[in-house]
Amino acid sequence: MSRTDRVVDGITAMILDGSLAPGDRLPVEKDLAATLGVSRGSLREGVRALSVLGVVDSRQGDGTYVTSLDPSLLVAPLGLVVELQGAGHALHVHTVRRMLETEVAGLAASNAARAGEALARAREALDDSAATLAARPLLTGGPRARGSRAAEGEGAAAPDPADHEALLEADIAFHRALAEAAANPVLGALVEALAGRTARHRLWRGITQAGADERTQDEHEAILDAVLAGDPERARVRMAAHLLEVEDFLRAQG
Amino acid sequence: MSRTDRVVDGITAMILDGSLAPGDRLPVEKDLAATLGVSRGSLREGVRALSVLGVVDSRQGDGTYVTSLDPSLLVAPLGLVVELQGAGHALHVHTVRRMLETEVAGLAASNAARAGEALARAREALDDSAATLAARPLLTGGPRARGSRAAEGEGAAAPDPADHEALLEADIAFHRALAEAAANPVLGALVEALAGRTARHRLWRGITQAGADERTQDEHEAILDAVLAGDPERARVRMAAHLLEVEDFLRAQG
DNA sequence: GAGGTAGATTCATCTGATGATTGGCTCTAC
DNA sequence: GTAGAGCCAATCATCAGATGAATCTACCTC
Repeated sequence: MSRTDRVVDGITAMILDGSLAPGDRLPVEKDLAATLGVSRGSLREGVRALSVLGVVDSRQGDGTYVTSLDPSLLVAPLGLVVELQGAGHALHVHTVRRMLETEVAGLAASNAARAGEALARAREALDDSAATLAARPLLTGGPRARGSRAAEGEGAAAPDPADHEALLEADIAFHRALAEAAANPVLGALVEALAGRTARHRLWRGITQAGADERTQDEHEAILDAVLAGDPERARVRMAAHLLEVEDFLRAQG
Repeated sequence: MSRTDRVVDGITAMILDGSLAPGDRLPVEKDLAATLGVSRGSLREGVRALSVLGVVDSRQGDGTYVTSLDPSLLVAPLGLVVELQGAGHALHVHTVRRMLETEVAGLAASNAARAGEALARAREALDDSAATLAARPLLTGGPRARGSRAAEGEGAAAPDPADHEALLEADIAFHRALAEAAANPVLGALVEALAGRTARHRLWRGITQAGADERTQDEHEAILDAVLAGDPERARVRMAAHLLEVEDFLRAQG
């Protein structure tokens, strides 16, 4: 076992046995290094590793403190490594995301009565994306027909990157608001990690089907309708269907 | 941004843009430190952090290499922080675990035809726990001298720690085999992280209901039956019911 | 050709020193 | 008495150099 491992294990052990609680300050580097029997350099490597994991937080001139240990903090580094997965396991990652988001939708619907604030944010997110879509020059004036996927070759002008960014932002806000309504911070943190910005960017870049953005908007609206109606079954099914579509694109691409 | 962050970002960027692939060797510390414009100490802090995250692996006398970046490696540190959650979010953690294990059971059933090997291991795990349970009443005079030294002062059904450990081991093996049969490594790694040894220990210690072990065995058997029969619906429902029972204990305790 | 040995390479760790930032104390002015 | 400015000590951040330990490589011996 390396010195650094000794440091990591030592500090986590102190947290587990209660001698260090969230918010507590760690001993100064010199003392802690002496306690653990390592040099200051090795101590810093271990502390830094725990810092990356979100367990402790070092502040220059002040000290090193145990974080709140909230799920959102501790799960965050998972987002980093999920991005490193690259295309190899993109389908597997998204499958798990779909499973969890489906449950998010169900829980959000069950909690609808107690989650008015979060659901109001979801409503706002959909209003924002609807406004973006309305302001955008449409390719076809007609209604968004399901059969439009046959017309993939139509001469669509390059979509405005700013619009694309706004839609992505609203999408993130929508799903995040639902996760909050589900009232399970571990679930929310995991979904956040699995559906990070980079991953979503990759997804949306890959989906070039005409009318895809409008279709997403419709599906979001349907999901929110079910959630607000307190109908978990419909919310689950609609969320699952929504994310399965994305998954189909991943599967088709390879 | 700290020097260490520069190191972490720099190395992850090299992996993302393809200049470093899984299995590749990083430049020697001195060179890499010069490239990133940091001292060797800061470089080591960053590399060590990535090492804890399972992204790189340093070998003394050899070099530092990018790992395979497999989900099981990268998700592993999540298990550490899940243990740090302690009792505060135990219920939330287990709820997510139940959601994922339910899907594991469903996928395993769907894949039953192609997962004979993994399901054979699940069968073995249940046979092991069945044998432990069958031998338990006869512990005192039995030929199993391995762990049966704690016979002093026994009068009632004081559970043998060795048996408890064996049952826990079989439980882990059973769920792990099902996860493998589900054929989604990301899903399997997450379940593994959420249901770590320590968490399971806590659970099993809390469940003191008479006959709980036998009941668990029966439920496991029912789950495996459904999986082997290729019946995802039954497998899902039975797994969900199984883990909901555990969850009820958590909810009752606080 | 097989096996072992010596050297070079690389990471692991320690020691010491300096800079940057923060928090708290003191002193002063009103 | 209180509010503000300025000084000082504590603490983390970073660097530099040196030594030890493990591994790999090349060469040498038989």
